[in-house]
Amino acid sequence: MVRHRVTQADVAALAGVSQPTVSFVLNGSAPSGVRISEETRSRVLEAIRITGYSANPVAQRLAGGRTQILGVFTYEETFPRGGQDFYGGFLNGIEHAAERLGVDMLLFTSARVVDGRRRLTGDGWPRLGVADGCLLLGRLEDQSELQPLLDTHYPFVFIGRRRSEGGRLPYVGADYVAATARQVDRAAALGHARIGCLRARGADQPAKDREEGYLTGVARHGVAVHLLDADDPATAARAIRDQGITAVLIAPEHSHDDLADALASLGLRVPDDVSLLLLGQPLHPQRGGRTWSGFTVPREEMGARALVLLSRIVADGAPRDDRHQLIDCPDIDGGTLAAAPQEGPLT
Amino acid sequence: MVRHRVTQADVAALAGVSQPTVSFVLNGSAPSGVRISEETRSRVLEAIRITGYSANPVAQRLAGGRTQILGVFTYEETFPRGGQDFYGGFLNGIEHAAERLGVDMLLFTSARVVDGRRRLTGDGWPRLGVADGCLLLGRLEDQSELQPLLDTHYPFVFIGRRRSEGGRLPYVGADYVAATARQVDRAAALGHARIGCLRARGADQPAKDREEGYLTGVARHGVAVHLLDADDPATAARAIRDQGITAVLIAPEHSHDDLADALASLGLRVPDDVSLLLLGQPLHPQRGGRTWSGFTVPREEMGARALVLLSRIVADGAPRDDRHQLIDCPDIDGGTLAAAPQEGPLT
DNA sequence: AGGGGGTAATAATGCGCATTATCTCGTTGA
DNA sequence: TCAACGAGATAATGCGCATTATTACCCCCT
Repeated sequence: MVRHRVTQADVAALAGVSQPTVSFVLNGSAPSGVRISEETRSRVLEAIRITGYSANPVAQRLAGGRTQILGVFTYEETFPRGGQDFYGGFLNGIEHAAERLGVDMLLFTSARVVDGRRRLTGDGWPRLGVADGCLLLGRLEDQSELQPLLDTHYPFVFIGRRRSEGGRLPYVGADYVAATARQVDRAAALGHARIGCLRARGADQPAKDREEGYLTGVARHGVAVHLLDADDPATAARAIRDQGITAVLIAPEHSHDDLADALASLGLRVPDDVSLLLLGQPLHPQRGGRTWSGFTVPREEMGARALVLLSRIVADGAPRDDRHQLIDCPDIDGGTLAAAPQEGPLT
Repeated sequence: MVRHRVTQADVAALAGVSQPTVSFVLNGSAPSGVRISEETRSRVLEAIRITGYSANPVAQRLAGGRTQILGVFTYEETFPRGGQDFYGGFLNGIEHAAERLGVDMLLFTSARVVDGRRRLTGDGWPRLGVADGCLLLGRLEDQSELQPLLDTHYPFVFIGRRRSEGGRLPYVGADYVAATARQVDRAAALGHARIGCLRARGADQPAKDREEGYLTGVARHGVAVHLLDADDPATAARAIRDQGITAVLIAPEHSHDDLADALASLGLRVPDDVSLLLLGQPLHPQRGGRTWSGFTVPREEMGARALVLLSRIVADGAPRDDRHQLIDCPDIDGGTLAAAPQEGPLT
């Protein structure tokens, strides 16, 4: 027996009114000034209760309404393969926020993968329409992909700071600039005078922000700039030794374990000779039980805040001020930061 | 400028045909024997190419078609909170399968939570309609919740064996029976004669399956049954000592680390005096670097297989034989299984 | 020439809901 | 007493697509 779903028409019939009346009752009347008497309203509500009616989101959406579905689009693969779990934290936060908001989450896993990354354009993008709005995660390379979204005023929010498009792109990002500068503070406070930064090769926003934060920090303390560009740990370790650096900020793209090993093979101990500070949770799996100093990226909170922002944008457009949110990255007190070696400050 | 989305009507206009013709071309004609000439077909395809048309899944669904969206419903919370990541493995597998199948994943995070678990019934269930079908994960307590799905022939697949409803429920499960029996084999092969099983309190299917597997195993080797029901590790450890058990199968609900500690405090070493075999990956976080012997639950594969099965059920109903899939659980060669102590077999 | 039969396409309709335009009626003012 | 008015509800319509019913047309045969 295939039961027919309960529709507004069914409810209307039971209440002895028309289908639009039911719709009006549910939506608190339309902008065109339709009014429903209290008596009719309660009859309809009673009929809804009896029938157990609830709206069909598909039909709602087709008729221009909301589905209560928010989408998540990741430019890279969503779930961890080979141990690297880049999105996990974000998704946790998003999921919890979705629960609280009472919305469903749509993961756009169908988007065609071209050159190793997903595309919004092509036949991928019309599928976004199922959701009321969408979160965008990952490194977007091609700004033009956003054009359809901007043209149609499709609501979206980036996770991760986005400075392009004249500040029109809503985002929830981590404040890498402040957090990185703060790591310089920490090192300086412990007497370090030669503070290096092993930066990432990339030119994406987080990389730029970290570099900016580092430069801000060293300027604040009047210490020299030691930007390290080494591709392999051994080279980096040599540079650290040769330049007499005692504290190193490490971009998460690098393997800090390998660097520690390379330093060890040069006879440099961590943290006795060299302090290491991680600029965000490592992408590479942790080796050994050592806790690393530095800061952590508040991924869950970012995800949650982004979804909340998105839902507000969907609902009422959210004020411009709220459309750009930077979240602080908490420091981690680990075992790789120590006071500067005596030779350093004294020499 | 709010651009109008490209619809079939637009394509039709460009190709000089009617909207249904476009629909027919896209779907390879309807069952009612409508035919499209090769020439018209190519004109339409060309128009589709030019306009960049792609179907609106919402409209497709409303018109009784498919959305290419598959849902995931979890009875418990989906994402890890407090370190316990129960669904992670499944979701990874599901996600990879979704990518391969070219479908999107809808996570039903909106379902009202009652008594700590989500409900399909109530206003949650109509939302399923957005998806073509749905995976069900977790411990379902109330069979009656399934009734609407069964009534409407809504396609769904359980992850985890389900034996109720007269075998009508499609599932992809792990073969706990065989895997558990095999652990008994492993212990017996190493000379263990007193093989215990620290079972879970619950009466859910996995718990039953593990017990059945254990009983099968001990029967096969003609050794005695030692079912342990202890609630706390200390009690369990005492029972193991008192009964002279040399190998213990441990249900994943128990904390194996705590049990090892309790055994140690009784002077029993693992694996020298007592071998421990885990019946599935532990829910509790691993402590220390020790690798545990036992078997692992192939969560990723289960998730992937379940999604593939679901998509086949959606597409063509899938043969009955395929609707019940049991996947083997690979053994783990860890450090907690060793030959039986000399006293055991010799006494 | 007229009908049978097959092919190729269009017209019409519905999915469930939101929304605008329209209608009905009881009430009020002149 | 009659028109104007407004509250309260309905009719009508469209969203984009799938699908059935129907039409238009051409070829062949008697």
